Amino acid sequence: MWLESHAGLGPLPGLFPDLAALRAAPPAKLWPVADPDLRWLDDLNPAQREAVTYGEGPLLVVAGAGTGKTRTLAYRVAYLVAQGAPPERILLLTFTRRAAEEMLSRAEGVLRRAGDVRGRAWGGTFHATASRLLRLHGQAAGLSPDFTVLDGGDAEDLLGLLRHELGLASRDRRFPRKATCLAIYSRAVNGTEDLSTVLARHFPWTAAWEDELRTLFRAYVDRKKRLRVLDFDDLLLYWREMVADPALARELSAQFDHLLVDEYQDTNRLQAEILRGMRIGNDNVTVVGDDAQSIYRFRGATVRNILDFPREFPGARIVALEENYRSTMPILRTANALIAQARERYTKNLWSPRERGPRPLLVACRDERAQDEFVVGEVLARYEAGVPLRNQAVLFRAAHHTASLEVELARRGIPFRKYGGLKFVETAHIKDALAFLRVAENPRDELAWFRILELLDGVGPVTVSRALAHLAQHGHRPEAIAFFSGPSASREDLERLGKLLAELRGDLPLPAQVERVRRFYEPLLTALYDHAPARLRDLESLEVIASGYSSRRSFLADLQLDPPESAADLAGPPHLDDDWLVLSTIHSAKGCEWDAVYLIHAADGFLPSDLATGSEEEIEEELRLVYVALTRAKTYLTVTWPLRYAYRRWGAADAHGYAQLCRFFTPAVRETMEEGTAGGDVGTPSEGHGVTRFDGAARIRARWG
DNA sequence: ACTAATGTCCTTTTT
DNA sequence: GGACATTAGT
Repeated sequence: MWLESHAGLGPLPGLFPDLAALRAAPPAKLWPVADPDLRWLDDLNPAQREAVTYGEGPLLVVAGAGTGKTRTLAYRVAYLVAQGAPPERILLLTFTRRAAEEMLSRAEGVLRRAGDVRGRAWGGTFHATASRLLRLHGQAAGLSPDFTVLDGGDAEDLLGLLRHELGLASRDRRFPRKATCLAIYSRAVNGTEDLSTVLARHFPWTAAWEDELRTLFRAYVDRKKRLRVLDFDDLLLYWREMVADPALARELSAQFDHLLVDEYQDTNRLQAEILRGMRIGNDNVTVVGDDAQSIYRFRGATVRNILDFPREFPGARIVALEENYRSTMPILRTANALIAQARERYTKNLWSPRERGPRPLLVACRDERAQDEFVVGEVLARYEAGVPLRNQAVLFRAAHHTASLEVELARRGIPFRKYGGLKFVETAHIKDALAFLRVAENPRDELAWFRILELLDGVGPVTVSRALAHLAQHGHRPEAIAFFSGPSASREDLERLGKLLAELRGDLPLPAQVERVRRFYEPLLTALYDHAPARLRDLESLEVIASGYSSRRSFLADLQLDPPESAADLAGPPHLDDDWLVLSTIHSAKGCEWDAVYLIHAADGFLPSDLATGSEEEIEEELRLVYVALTRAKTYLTVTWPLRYAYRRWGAADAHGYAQLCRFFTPAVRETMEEGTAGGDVGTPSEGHGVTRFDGAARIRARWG
């Protein structure tokens, strides 16, 4: 399970069949829809129907943006069930649990319409599914079933702890930060690359620390084992270890008749290996993906998985979905022109029966403030023209790109919800509250102990270490914390904590457990954090969420692996009939669609991010990212970029520089768009071609009133 | 032993 | 503006 074990594998050797050539294979015969129970198949176009009704064996669906991929997968699940496959023997792997929910409920809807009511298929992310399978079968792989899962923050904290313990923190040259350490580790594990390759290719500035990093990672692996915790990567690693065992692989494979994988272009090598191992005995795998939308290379994803699929699963049928039902032709023309710059590409241009519609708008804004005002003006104009806020989305490369926009939205009283960036469970107070439950669940979870104990007066790292030793001496019974002799200021709290943990370990229903935690934690929270009322409300929401669960274990697993997207307190004031504007990172916008999309900060340095322009491959990924952003729009697409931006770095107060339009908007792309400026005289000598001026909001009304 | 204050370097995307 | 190491103060 250690890094060296997957060293030196490199990309798989061999010749890969060209996808385009494979696609030209003779079409499979369509199943006739004579059966009245299958009338619903008429909802589908020929390519979709071919994918849906494909029989046994491997199937690769290459589905361009907006071509009805979700619907196809949902119908396929419904079809398989209608053909007699027991739902609980179908496994649907998606990128988020929400995507799985969406598809499974749509499949259920289809079946219900046909009068077929049966159980639900298995569905979820690779990670969530791993967690479930490891609870069921992990003991065979030497895993204790009471393991807890570390989220990214916990994993970083553990690395930070070890980084300190190993004395790597104070050296003359600065050692990589804990977040960087985790990124390196994760990259090595997910890409199944060895450490020196990862360092050289993706983190060259840390290459001098290779030996120390290796020591750190070794300690990290050991410690996780001792604490009975798994990080996100371990979930996949242990799953892979399970299927590497022939007997276990057979057992796991036999549990499912069909496997379906969504967003296959964003899976990594590890996930491909797992998929292969889960299909011993039969080859019933459907994968759906679009190489033009691969945007998770940084997480080790490779398009190679799609390309290699026919080789991994010989005899695979390939079906391409090319008709777009989402966007108008003018939007697709821009998207097609943009993605035409990609070096490697297998999907064709998209076309849509929706011929008519406004051309996408490219707007040069005077500065960030003008951009904010322009976007808000457009959003409101469209809102008044009848497009609800929730059918409009502002997309951006990095979470912090919306800082000033959020202020403007709050000032104007426009409710919004932000996706990507900090999540509900990542806020300090929710993490604190969950730490109590984690300790009750897995008393060896030192990270949870650190969180809890450091809340107490007079307790710091040194005291926590003593407390942990004390606990170990008492058989890791968490209630033993009551008679740990800590600093006098914490005496009383320690006793109360011991009582609380004893209660949690009893047979209290989960919502009551959360309520006890809340009562213990409230005074600490109020003393320690600002915005206490908002945080207390979050704790109440946590109690509500808990009421949907019967077991603490599944509650914790779900919250760690698929947390609610956005914190309620990050949203604006909840009025306007529960309508809100969507702000989302492009990554989080994957799979979504909106009537109106605004892509902001389309300037080099922001998009592509200047941190992602180091190599050809990275730049290609940024191009695909822009492609994903553009293809989210159904009817209205607006791209903005600020010409002038203030330096955020420390230093001169009002220093500013001039931005350049995102490099992917070449003349060929701009030809498909309409251009304008916002915010008065922008004074750009270099970007002057074809720029016309207009007042954004008024113009919007005139165009689409 | 812990907390607050100060100085220095880096600043993405997510399960 | 945040993360993190170091230093000074309680």
